[in-house]
Amino acid sequence: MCASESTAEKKETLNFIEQKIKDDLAAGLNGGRLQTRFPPEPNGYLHIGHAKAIAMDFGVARKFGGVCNLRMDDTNPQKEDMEYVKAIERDIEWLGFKWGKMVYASDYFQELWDFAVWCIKTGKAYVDEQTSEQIAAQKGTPTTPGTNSPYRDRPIEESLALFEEMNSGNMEPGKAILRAKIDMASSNMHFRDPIMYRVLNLPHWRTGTAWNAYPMYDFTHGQSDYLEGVTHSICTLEFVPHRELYDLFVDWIKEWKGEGDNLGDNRPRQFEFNKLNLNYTLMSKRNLLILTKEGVVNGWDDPRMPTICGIRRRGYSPESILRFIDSIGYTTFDALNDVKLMEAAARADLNERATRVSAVLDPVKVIITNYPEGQTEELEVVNNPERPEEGTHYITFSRELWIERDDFKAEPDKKFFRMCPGKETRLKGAYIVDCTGYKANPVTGDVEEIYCTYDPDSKAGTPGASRKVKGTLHWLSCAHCVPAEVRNYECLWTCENPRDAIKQYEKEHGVRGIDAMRPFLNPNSLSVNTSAFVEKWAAELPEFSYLQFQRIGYYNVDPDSTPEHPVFNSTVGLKDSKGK
RNA sequence: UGGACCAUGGUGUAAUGGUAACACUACAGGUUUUGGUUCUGUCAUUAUGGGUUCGAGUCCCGUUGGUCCAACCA
Repeated sequence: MCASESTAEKKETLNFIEQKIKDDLAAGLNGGRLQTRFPPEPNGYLHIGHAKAIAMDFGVARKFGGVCNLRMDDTNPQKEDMEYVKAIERDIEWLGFKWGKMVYASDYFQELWDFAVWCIKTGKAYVDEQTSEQIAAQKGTPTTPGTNSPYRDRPIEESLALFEEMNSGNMEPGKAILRAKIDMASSNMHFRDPIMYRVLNLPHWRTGTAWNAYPMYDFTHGQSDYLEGVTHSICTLEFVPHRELYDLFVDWIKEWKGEGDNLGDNRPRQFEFNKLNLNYTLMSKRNLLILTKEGVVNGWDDPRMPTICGIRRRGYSPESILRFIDSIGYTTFDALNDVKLMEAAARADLNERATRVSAVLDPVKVIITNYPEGQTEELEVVNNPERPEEGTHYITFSRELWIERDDFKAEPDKKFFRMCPGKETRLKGAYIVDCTGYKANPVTGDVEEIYCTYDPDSKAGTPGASRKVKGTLHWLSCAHCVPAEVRNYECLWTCENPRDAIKQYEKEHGVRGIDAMRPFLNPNSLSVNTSAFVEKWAAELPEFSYLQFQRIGYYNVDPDSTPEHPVFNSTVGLKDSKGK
């Protein structure tokens, strides 16, 4: 009894960040508060990699009773746009998360400016007037130390005046930058006098023309976290080298705020986890932008895109995405995840969620020769055998039916147990039929019509239906179904790691962007089938309905769909053990 | 060739110095009015060589392999 109880209570294992948060909370760090933030830059649509970060940032807040703010990291007006803000909000909400406050890095522009001025006054920062080339050359390399800028020790008043000028709108971009005075010989490249401010002279979509000089990421993120009250600033592994700088700027801003050393534990801390890599998938925003601009895909929400809106349109539920993310976990190992894991998560979720309907993608006609012409029957079929409470709907049966072309074989092999001459097959939810013959095109040999007789005593649900019949097929009444457009998808890429393949191709052939991508694009990533049929009931379902075309796969009602012209996207096929 | 980080089945994750566990994939079989679902079974000398220890996937040293860092991007 005791033993079975302890095994039944599966001990939930926390990932390393959750464990850290639990420990910090127990130790009373930051007054025992937990606050996180999800900080996207509004310069593109969120993708599945962001979903992993969202699940972490919002997930730990929910799990440990904290809050997670949504913060737009809008420090670079040349790349950002309001269009993306709404899309980001919508995607997060669709995934099922709620933020505490909606904030913007630009909310802190004034405070950041004042802080920067203090940095200059205390000798922590200086204005450098060299060209970017000169600065890059002085930076050194990872193996050789950098050298100091000739402007490094210029008078404070000079820097102060130039900093004002940087923001005046009268200075050309590139003429001057504000740098932190740290250590040009540091083994951490980010410590070699990092840039704090640059002049852009660009209006900002939120602050208008108030600013002409804008702060850099490193001079914004930790301070924003601090000013906002973030305790755990969680990001991906590529920011590990930034952590030391993050901590230093937090030290400085605490000093500026007079918070010094007396409140040593009151500060945001950065933690990093591995970002999501998927094989056969290209994730970077830059590259996704190229795909949309070049028309390789039909927009950000194309069902082949790894964007959240694309995956949604493909037919994934939020729960299936979260289930996938949960299954891959959070570590510090740079993993390349198999898309098969993502598809498995979709199948597991959709099996419980999807409404079963009949669709015939490659139709061939079956005539039930002993079924009276003009007669029809409304047969009741279950919506979801996994959830009987979801009820039933009706499908019409008649003398002339469509079945899948590959569900019939004139000359079957031993492993084939669907329809073939001289054998009984069950039509799911209807009758057992006996195939009596078929008509083939004399020239091509293609099967044009199949003839069957039905057993009137074998109607589904009656005792006569209970005899063993090996094959069960789905079907549609020719006169009672509607033509449908079915969009079938495959991976966009033909190679496991398109990012590396493209990089390699760029190097070898001296081309960039779309030209380096083309060799690796799958020409069959989208195939549109306009000769399919679905039952009428399915054609009238609302957009984004989760469906299973029985015996085929999971499909989703596309937003383009209308009852007159239904359109479906293939999400993922059913597991198929045919041909074993 | 500087620094930081990483390495457990085909893939991903767990094991917090004490019986290498789980999910997915693959394969074999049972059930089934979806060749789905479900159920059962099979698949690892923890990259590698040393060391510490009664005991090492875990700690230490070396080797090998991988990731990240030299944007006026985030």
